[in-house]
Amino acid sequence: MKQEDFEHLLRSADLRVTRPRLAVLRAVRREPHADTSSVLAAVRTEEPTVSHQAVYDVLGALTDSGLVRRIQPAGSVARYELRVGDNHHHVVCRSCGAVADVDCAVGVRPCLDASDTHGFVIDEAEVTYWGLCPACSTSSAATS
Amino acid sequence: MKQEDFEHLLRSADLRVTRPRLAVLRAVRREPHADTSSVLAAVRTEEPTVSHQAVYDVLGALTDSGLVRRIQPAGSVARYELRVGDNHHHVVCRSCGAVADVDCAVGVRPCLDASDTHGFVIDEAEVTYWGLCPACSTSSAATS
DNA sequence: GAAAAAACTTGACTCGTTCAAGAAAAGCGG
DNA sequence: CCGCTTTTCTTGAACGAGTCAAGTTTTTTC
Repeated sequence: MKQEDFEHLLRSADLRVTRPRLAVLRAVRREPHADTSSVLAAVRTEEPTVSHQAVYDVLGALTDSGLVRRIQPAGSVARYELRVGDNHHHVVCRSCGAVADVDCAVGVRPCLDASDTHGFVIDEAEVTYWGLCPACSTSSAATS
Repeated sequence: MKQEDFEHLLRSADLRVTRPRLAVLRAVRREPHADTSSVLAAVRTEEPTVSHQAVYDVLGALTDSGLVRRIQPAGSVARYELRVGDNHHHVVCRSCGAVADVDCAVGVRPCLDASDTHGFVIDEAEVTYWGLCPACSTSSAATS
């Protein structure tokens, strides 16, 4: 995906094309599941004058228009990823907080049929797997 | 469940029985999915002198020992519930943040078989349904 | 190119949560 | 039942992700 594609992506979402927004999109592509401060740091490597507030605004705008996806596992700050619209899920390490993508084996829309929704109108089922990442599972096994 | 049961519950988890802990357990039973400040307020109706830090400590200890379950949907503060060990899930209102319990129709351990876990050792699959609660879905339909 | 609208910078601020030190209470052995 | 040890609680300060607000700059449109 080239520079131009991000421009089109922004325009198709009725968002103005600005240097901070392009830099944020590149940063999120470069570092999937990065948190806000990581995005800010990554953005500043190419656009040193971008404010932290701009990054918050941009990530909010991109999330609202569906260009990026915000995930926020319990105990973690907000993280962002470019991969949207494919209904994938995440596995989170209880020890170090690392996040990886997971495609659910059950199907495209896992568990979307809840048994009793108490009258809620459901539009998404989000699955978060909890466990230990390869590094943490081996190190904790060694200490026990 | 009586007062005595909470005492046994605490002792069986190797936790000392204290007035704040019993009050927190009663508060969480009274108000499922209450956040920390609601728990604090509920606790203080019966134990006015309990500090906010004590509530944080108690909720942390109870969560660590598995007596209560902490849930933290994206964009929400931490919430707590007594119902543990039955693998139920939650539906969260995007508009007002209301939470309700949901039993997944797929089975007891939904989606626990992820296709590719990248070497993670998974011990739990947490499902969060997103949508609109009855009140918010009717009011937003009226405004459109 | 000028005007209007949207986006960005700067800097202060909120609020849930955590940290730290000392006081109080629970549980254990005598 | 009483003192000792450990855990828990109180008090009060601090931290940090995220938000708010005012004014300036940039993008877009005509």
